[in-house]
Amino acid sequence: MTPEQLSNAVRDALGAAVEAGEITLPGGVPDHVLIERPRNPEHGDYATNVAMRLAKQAGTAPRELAERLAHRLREVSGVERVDVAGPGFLNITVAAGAQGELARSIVVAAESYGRTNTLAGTRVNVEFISANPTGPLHLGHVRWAAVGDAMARVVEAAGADVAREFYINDRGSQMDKFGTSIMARAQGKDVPEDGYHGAYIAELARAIVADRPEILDLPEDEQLAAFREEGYRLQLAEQQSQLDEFRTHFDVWFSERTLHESGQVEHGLDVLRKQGHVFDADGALWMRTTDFGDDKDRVLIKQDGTYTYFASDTAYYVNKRERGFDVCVYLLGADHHGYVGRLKAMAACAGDDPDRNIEIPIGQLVKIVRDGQEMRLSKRAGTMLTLGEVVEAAGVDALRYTLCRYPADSPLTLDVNQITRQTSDNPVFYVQYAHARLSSILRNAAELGIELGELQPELLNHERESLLLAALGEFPRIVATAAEYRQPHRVARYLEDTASTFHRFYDVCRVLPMGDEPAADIHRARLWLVEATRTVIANGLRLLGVAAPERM
RNA sequence: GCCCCCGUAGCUCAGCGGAUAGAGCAGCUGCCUUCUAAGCAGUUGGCCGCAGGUUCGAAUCCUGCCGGGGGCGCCA
Repeated sequence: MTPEQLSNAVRDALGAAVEAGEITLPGGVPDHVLIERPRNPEHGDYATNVAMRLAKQAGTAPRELAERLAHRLREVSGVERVDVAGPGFLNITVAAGAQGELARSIVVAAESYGRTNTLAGTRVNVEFISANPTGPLHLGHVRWAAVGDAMARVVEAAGADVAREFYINDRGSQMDKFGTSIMARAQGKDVPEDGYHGAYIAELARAIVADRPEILDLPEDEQLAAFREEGYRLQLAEQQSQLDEFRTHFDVWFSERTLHESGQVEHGLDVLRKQGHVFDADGALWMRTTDFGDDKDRVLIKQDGTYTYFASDTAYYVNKRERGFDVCVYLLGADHHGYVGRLKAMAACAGDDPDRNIEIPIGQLVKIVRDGQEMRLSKRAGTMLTLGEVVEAAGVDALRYTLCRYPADSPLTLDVNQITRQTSDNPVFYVQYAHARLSSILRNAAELGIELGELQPELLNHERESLLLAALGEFPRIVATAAEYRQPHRVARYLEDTASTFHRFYDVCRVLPMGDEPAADIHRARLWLVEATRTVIANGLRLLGVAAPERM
């Protein structure tokens, strides 16, 4: 019996009680009843607070209401016991047989266990990182690489149609500074004060000159453009290979330039004009974002006739919507939180619902500590720790997992020494170890010629088996919730809890026969449970983009 | 000046309207004569920043204050 089925049973019990005239619900029977797993095992396998929630509306004391539901629930097949407890909780214990069936459902569902359709029919665009192609990605970007990708995977698992998108900021003055810096290096001159000073600039210059020695003979302006474009090409390829190594794959790499070249900026402005929130003032073109709560209006076209960065943003948003995305998620760092108000207002100016069509989760920046000292990240000074360097030191799995197990809006301090140590300090090893252990049992079973065979679910009645089954049953709800709130860390925390529940089961419940003992039904039933557990851990790790090793 | 995020165990952090507030690490004590001890069991450790309010019930929601971090004033 899954929590979902139980939730429906409670709802049906409510409906039946209303029909029988035992209770009255002026607000009607709720569509969905919340079923939780109580912390305290004495409170049964599942609990619900419906009686307390509906007591006022029903005009009945919570405990009394609970009693009226309890006697109906006791008749439900698969429900073993129902207690009314505390202020009016319904504590429900599920029959071992009904609960054991869950192992079969999970094994049969295999890789699709955990998928739901709670977001089916929704097209979601998740944009993250979106760095300038003027340098390597560094640890400041890496959190979004891990969280953004995991968020996309989780939302996808809830049935949404998802695109991961990287907006390439390949236009504007930073690109010129980038070109100027490379050219200066190539010519053996000093990089301007406000240019890029990292060692990679010299490497780019060397690579470009080696590939095109004649570049240095070009007139200064052509040479600058050539260095800028060659540098752009190489640096973008470098970013893409960094992300590839980090197992973060984008569906769309969207160049800001193409917005301008294809006339989409003008088109975006047309859309806004039609909505009536654009006006001229002081020789500039403005968007009246204050109509929708922004603290001031925003310039689209400056007095000198050039577009602002915000004009690109607007056109890009309109473009995304025209490509059919219902929800546009922008994962931004706290250093960009000032954009939230104007982006939301911009969406409203475009005629959209800012509470539905655009979401802007703000991620707190990652603080990095090494040898007890905070490291400052400065692309220009060239002292940053690149994504590649961190991946090399910590490994993709440990890094991705560590970054994903905290909510994005929570400040995070990464101790470089700690994450590079690859010891059990990192919970990823705990979870992966559970998977390796599970795989090992299944491997040994295969060697012994023991097959799953026919499951006898009622044999899985040990307390630790029961707890494990209950934990496995939570998985789809956890994924759906993580997707709804765009919080993949919930999956990581769930995996840690479930790994712990498994280790405790393993400690007490022998799965395979000992010595010459013949394989019995209990061994096969536990093997089903082991395969179900392995499936859940593997599926959960996959949602985080972390490997599920069969051996460690 | 205005705005955002965060103050929970020694440390890093979960929990965000429910029943005795949790995990990992750090500390102490046990457990490998058969499936991976990267594990398990036990134990130590908390005015959930402070003060009010909302209700059956607040670490969780609201207001104010204190402390820490970050941003904003036709810049990309």
